[in-house]
Amino acid sequence: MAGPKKIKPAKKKASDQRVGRNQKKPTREKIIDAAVKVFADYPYYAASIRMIGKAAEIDHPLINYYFPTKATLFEEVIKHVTDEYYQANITWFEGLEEQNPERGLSLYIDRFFDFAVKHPKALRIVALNLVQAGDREEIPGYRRIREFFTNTKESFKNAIPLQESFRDIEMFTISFNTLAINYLGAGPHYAKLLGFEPGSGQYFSWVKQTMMFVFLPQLKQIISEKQHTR
Amino acid sequence: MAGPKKIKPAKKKASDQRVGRNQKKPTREKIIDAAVKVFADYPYYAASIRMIGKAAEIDHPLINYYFPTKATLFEEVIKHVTDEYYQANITWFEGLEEQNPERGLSLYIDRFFDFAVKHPKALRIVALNLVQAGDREEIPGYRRIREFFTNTKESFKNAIPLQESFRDIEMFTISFNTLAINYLGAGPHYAKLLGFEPGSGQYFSWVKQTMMFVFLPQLKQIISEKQHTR
DNA sequence: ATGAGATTTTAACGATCGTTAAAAATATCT
DNA sequence: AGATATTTTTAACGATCGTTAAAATCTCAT
Repeated sequence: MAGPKKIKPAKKKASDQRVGRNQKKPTREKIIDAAVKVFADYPYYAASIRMIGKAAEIDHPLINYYFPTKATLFEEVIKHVTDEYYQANITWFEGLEEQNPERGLSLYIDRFFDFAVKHPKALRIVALNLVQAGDREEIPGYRRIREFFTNTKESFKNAIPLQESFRDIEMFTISFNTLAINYLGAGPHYAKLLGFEPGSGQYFSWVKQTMMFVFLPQLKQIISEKQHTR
Repeated sequence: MAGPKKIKPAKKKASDQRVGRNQKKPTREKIIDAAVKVFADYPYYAASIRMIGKAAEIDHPLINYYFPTKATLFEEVIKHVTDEYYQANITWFEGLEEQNPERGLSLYIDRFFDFAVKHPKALRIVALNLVQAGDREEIPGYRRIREFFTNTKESFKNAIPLQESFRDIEMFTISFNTLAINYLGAGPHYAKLLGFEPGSGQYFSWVKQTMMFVFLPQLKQIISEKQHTR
């Protein structure tokens, strides 16, 4: 057959579902995890099915059994990491409106960083493919990356709902996310540039200070506009 | 021989130096120009010597006659486009201190944009390889990209000389250049995201407005610090 | 024009790429 | 246990990759 059986995939005995041991992970998950690793190291064209096979400790043609093409696997990877992001992102806004702008922004950034430390691959994959995502060429994963930006914009707009300064919010959130993707997705580059150890607390501290420095005045401005027009 | 004669490369009759016709360009230049094009479309690993050969309308092994390896050609390309940038960049600061912050920043951005429109490849090549430039792997071009960031930082520090708020200037200039590289180097991505035509005046106008929106308050802050501490 | 040296073309190398097909191994059900 | 369906392995395809070597062509001083 051309692919894995889809009719009863969860029929495995529940007792066998112990994913505690890394080895007992279903093949599909092993492939996704390995693909996340490889696509976090190389942009789409430079990453290879064979690298992913090696990382997953399986023979590489098995990948084509679960994912018909490299492009669909890539799309699945983008879906996987961006879904993780969305799920986390909506929680970062919780309880922010009770704070003043400075405390609120600080809290949001801390939550963002917490996610970035736990999922360092996500933003790096986006950063690695961001430029090419604007290309004519239609790899489905690229469309997903564009959607990712749209969604983060929408998510912000919904969390901080105000119609009047829509343009300001758009400028703010796109710039905020772009800088975050760069500083957190290309950490080693910027850390080296600044003379810090790539994953160090010093570096993260610089990034936070910088994000506060750049965006706090704008946030205050947006919020004051809100209060002015109400 | 292993490479082009280097002893008398300029011995060609001056009368033959008419580069007006695109065809009469020296092979080395044709290769560099084609390589700039290809490396502006694909990141280092995805770009190929054969693509560059096709773009230069020569047989691809001729490239190895002028450049021993793909890595050295890439380095030469980075050198080429960053040198163009440096040369332009130093002129953008001219006469800025006579303006108020808003006019000064606006002028600087206009000059930056003017360069970006005339040399759209430069920032795109940097943007395409920025993330991987932080990698352990030592492709000489990656080091050049890191140096590019260092140099833009230094250039700014020299043009606006003030010791006290060194950290603020570092945060400002790195963030400014990062956003500029994204918005101008990955233009099509952001234009699509915003619903604009990729190379349109509308898009550039959005970018300028955004850069002003984000960075004017910081610039004012830095300048006021300067006046406060003197 | 002839020979020397610089440049370009042609052919080919070993390696890796994504994908396919068939064989082998494993799991599932009667 | 034996038949059936699912998963994994093995082998190979055509294509492209960077690079090298040798042949062919071109340039130019003598």
